[in-house]
Amino acid sequence: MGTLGAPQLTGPALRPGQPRCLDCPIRLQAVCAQADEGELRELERIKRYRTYPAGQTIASSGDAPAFVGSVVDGIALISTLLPDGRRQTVGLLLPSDFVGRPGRSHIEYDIVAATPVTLCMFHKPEFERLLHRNPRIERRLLEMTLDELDAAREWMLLLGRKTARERVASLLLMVARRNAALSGALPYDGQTIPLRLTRQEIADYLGLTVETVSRQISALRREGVLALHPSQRIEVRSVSRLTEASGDAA
Amino acid sequence: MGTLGAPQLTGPALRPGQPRCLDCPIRLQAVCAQADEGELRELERIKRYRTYPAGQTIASSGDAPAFVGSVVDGIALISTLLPDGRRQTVGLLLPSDFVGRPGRSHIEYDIVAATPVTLCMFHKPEFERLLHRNPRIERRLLEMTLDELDAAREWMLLLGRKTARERVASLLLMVARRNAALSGALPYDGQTIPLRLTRQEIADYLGLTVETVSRQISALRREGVLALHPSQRIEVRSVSRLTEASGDAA
DNA sequence: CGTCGTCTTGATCGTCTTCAATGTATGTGG
DNA sequence: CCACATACATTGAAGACGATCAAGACGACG
Repeated sequence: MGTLGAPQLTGPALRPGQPRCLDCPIRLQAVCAQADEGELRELERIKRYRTYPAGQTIASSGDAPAFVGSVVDGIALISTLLPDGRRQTVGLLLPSDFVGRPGRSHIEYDIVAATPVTLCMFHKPEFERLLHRNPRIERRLLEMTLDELDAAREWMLLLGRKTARERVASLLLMVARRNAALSGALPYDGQTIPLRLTRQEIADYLGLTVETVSRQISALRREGVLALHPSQRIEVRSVSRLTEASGDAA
Repeated sequence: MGTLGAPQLTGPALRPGQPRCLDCPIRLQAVCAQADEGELRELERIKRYRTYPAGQTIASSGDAPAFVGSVVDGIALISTLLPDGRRQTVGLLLPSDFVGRPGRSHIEYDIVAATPVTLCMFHKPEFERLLHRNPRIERRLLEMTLDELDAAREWMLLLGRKTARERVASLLLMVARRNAALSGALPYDGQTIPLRLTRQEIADYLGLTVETVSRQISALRREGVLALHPSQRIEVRSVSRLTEASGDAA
């Protein structure tokens, strides 16, 4: 089910509607960031766009996906399960993040669209051949993997040592930071972040229960650190107090 | 302090005592695993051995190490701190693991020898040049980084969702597995693992306190799953019961 | 307007932490 | 060789934090 790149792609190659790489919103952050004109042409030739509605499984643990790709828009969750059903989300996939493992046939995690997701996908064997011919892209992939490793380790600190309050504050801060960074800014008081995740999804990422997440968000709201607006939008009223609550401050 | 590859190396190049790559115990697992004869000669030329006594800092957060390398013998811990002193270990470095980040100047973690550690080190700029010339080694490094990422995510599941008992059992199983794998075997009943870590070091890796670790190990001993022998050696009396206790079983 | 899913809030319970004391191993100087 | 110091490990008792169980509120949508 939901195999990355099963038969039903969004259409034939290079539909007129398919954006060109030079116009791509994630052009400067994604795996193709350092590609030169020739490499970009190669990528352009083998890429396909595909969209997934919120809730849809993009790939399941045990699958052997035929495609790899980049998140162009939306949020996907990488998660894993214990046999008795306890779930832990081990990574967020935000725009520009890479999906898939060149050199590996099977995946060990579930990847699920949390919001509508658009992927820019490459047929895996073709992409791997391209990697061999273009060390610059391979190096970019190593760099991105090292970033992911750092993110995973930061989250190990959160999961192993932070309190519930600190976890919630840390997540909001991380999303605020990444959102602000899209326009080259730092998080600021009054910034409003569209956190398009359910309480359950937040809980699974923070190693908590929905009830605890809800209580901690309520507490931060009562204290005036946050304000809650319709449709899951959260306003950060005080970045400094949120930072303090995250445990990362001095 | 403790900068990887500070002036005091163990001696001049290619001392007679320095093992040859072909005799190296980690030859088939390390970053040089797929190196051919020529690449091996290059590595041989730029490598230096260095040993660290137990407890010594190999590199500190914020350092810009001049060397990268492989663990030949011993155990080192990668850890990070919260400002108030809570510590979380985010990775174990066992023989064949790679230390350092090609392409990154600074490191974000503390790396400390938990036992006497021997590193096979390469001057970083030289190693990076070598990577550029030898895509096979670079690909091996990507592969090892992906393995590390998987290990980190497995640990996120442990830290986010497992009970104290499951965490302790999982750690012992992981070490037993890795130890057995050195001789190409699977863990077996009666296998004895020299877990040369203090209770504090175990606790920091599992996101627990020393007391809880001690209690859980005692419980597993009382139940006959483990037997404790002098000098921190732990005998696994029942792999299946330890697996069951780890939460990973069906 | 009613239904369903999600979110919030409350009350109770259990696990792990904290604080404290005791036990054990190793090494040192008298 | 033994008394003692030091570091690490174990065990116990009390307390705190988050989980669990349960009920109600809110919002989207037919």
